[in-house]
Amino acid sequence: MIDPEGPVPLYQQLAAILRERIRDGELRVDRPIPSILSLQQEFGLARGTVMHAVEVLRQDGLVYTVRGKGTFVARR
Amino acid sequence: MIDPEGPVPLYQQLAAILRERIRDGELRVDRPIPSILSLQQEFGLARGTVMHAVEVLRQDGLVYTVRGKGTFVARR
DNA sequence: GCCCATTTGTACGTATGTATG
DNA sequence: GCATACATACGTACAAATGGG
Repeated sequence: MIDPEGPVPLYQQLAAILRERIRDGELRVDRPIPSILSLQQEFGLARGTVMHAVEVLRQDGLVYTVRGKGTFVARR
Repeated sequence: MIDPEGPVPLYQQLAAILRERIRDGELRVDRPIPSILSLQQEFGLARGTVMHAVEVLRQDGLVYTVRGKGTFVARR
């Protein structure tokens, strides 16, 4: 999971975990990834930290976000 | 009323106000408390902040919510 | 059954303040 | 000073349930 003691920033650790889940097909194209709130609860992180991780994935083109609906795995 | 400058979070201040109104019988059992929108307007708060306050009361067992209808004072 | 207003629920975007290293 | 992280707060948008006409 996530190691709060380690040297890697938490938002980067979370981004890496989500990247894996996408690569492994656990999160599928055009299907939503878990919401900010549920990720927040699942990993015990603050909202801003989760947002930060999702922003990273968005900049990587791995996901796209529809406001008011959710964040989805991008086709590529 | 509510003190935006004070150290107490706004949602906690609002929760305290509603708790008083219930305790004082101003809001009665099985009668609805004001809607999110009207509380929002009455206190000049954002929707999320009001929702947060109501969640607190719900967890305290002071109110129960029926989606699409409203939030009501619990019997106890 | 259908539209519409009201109300709650969920979700994202952004901003600010505080604390830590 | 800066990056990271948390908590709070505002604003907006979409979804679901209720009830009236």
